Amino acid sequence: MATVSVKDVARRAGVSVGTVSNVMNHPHKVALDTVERVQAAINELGFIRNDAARQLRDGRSKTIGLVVLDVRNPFFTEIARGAEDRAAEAGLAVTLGNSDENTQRESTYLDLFEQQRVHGILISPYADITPRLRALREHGIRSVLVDRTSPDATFSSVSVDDVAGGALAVTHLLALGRSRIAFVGGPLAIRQMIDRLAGARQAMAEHPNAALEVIEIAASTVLEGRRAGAAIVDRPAHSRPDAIFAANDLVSMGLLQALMMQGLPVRVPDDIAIVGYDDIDFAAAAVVPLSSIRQPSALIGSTAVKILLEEAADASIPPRQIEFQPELVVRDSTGR
Amino acid sequence: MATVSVKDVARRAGVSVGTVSNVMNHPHKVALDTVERVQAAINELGFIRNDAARQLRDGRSKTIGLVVLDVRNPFFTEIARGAEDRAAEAGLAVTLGNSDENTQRESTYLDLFEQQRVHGILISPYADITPRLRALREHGIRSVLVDRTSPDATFSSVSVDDVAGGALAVTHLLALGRSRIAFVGGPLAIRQMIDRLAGARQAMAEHPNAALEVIEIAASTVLEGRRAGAAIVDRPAHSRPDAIFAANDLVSMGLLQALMMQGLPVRVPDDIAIVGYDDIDFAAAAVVPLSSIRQPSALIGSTAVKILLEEAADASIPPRQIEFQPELVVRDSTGR
DNA sequence: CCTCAGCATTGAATCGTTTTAACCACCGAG
DNA sequence: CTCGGTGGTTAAAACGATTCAATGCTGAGG
Repeated sequence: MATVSVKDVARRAGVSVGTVSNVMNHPHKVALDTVERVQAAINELGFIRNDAARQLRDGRSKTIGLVVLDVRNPFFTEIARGAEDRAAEAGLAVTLGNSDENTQRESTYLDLFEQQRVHGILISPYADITPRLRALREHGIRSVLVDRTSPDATFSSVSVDDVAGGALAVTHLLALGRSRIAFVGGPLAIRQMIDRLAGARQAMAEHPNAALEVIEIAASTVLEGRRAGAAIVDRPAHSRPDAIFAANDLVSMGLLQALMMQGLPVRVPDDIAIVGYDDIDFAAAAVVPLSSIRQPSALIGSTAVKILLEEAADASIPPRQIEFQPELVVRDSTGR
Repeated sequence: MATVSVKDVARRAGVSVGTVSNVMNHPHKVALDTVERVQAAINELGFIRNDAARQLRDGRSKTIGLVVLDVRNPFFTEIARGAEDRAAEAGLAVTLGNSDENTQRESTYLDLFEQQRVHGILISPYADITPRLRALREHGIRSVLVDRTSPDATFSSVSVDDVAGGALAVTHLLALGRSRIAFVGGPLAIRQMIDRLAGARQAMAEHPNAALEVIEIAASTVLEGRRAGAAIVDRPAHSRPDAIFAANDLVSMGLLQALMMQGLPVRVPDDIAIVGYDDIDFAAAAVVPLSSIRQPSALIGSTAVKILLEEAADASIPPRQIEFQPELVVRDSTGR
């Protein structure tokens, strides 16, 4: 139960606490035999640095806060992995918060991170929290937007061009000769959805005799995708779309399941082709492997951490907007 | 940039720092108008408590550490969600660590949590870390094992009866009239795998004319499942199993994909029936929806936190072993 | 022999919060 | 009029690590 502090180590090694600290943080300043003596004492006593005391001293924690929209979505899990790996290289840990597309929860996490004086914040925002982030920055906490650009460029961001992604998806469907396209996704309040839809519209513009239908759902989850799919199956065959662009792979998997479940009234891709978004691992594992728009998810996470650290090291660096390009991955759901 | 402390608040409100602290922690001890004055000062200055200083004072952090074997597995993500929700009720945060079935990483996270003086640790262990956890307990940090029982009952644990789960799965397959069963999973060093296999063998015991084949894989992931599946497809038809019990749903999805990919040489469930484990969301979303052994994942997480908090509050409570029963969910991959 | 440079080490101050013991003013009971 | 509360407030002492200015020591140069 007795917790050992540097004081105990110092006594045991016959040196002052300052020296013990130096052994741990600036060993080159300490004579070699002293280092050894102190190390020995540390091991014998089983000394463990108290992080709280360290943090208190230098004002900030060795932790990065990450807030994502939905932990159940492997896309975000991958971002977290990428961030974690990059952070670990710099000796930092990542605390993961799940806002679940909920303003309340999102805000609670920001409060928590602020109390923890985190090194910085990575956030995939739901509500418009620019003012809040600005306030945080004034208190010395920097943030980087993830999977989202900063409207007025006041913050750095790492994102993927969702408009291009949407265009890519729909262009592909049109190239297959499809003409009754449906976009399934939502809620349409979220930037990602808006952009992907905009890209879809953009692609449509060049094909005047094709039509785009928008089917908004409450959340982009497997369950909602399944619902939307069931509704489509219920329509008379001639009024069904012949291709669907799903806002993410969770939705496309739900759709796929609904379309194929009830005695195969609909064949994929013959009757309806499907393109999803994110290219999560499970997309390839679906029995009709899903075409998808791939985003470099782990790379997004690691890049965001990289930028954050650079800015933390040199406050004069202006905010940067990094935008990756998405990539179309063709699988059976839209082709051979 | 100026960081406000309780001292600033005290000055502004014309009281002492002790009073400010009392307003936040024991408001009933403070006169009503003083409370209001202090609250006003807090808001005007935008004061945010410094967590590090609090922690330093009372010795432990308001955080629970959670180490899981694989963040990419939705089963663990769900456990994390359950834990997070329950912890939030108690005003605690959860820090998630991903050991990735790697002794090194696992140990690093335990170091980190110890430095952070976390409130307690939840861990789904890979290596045998009982000695380490015992040491932690002597330093005042309690732990609860998750998805794993404590061999000598020195620690509390929350798990699911994997032997029963394995038996459930194989009994089901046998009841369908299958007789050449394969178990696909691994590595067989992990307790969960060992137990599920043991359960499978137990079920086999009553059916002397059925045979169990064990196919060990390096990791229970989608990719490894796909490999194993491809190997099975390559065999001559008569030497293939007629049913597979997959160690988890990641594996079963990989298998499913491999079996159905190459021009449908194998039909599921007609030629080979498949039962998975965990019942992750995606299992139901697969085009041949997967039968699976369901575990109450979120409940596991929340229960573990509950136990941890009870033990932290009253150190005299002896370790408890909580074991949930798994449940068979039948879908198309083993039936109609 | 003295001084100065350079190295190793020390001691004290500091970070921001919580808690405890002491204190004060006031009131009611004796 | 005094004594014992009581409710409200304060000042000071922690908590444990880091840093910085000061100090002691050694040996080289004058």
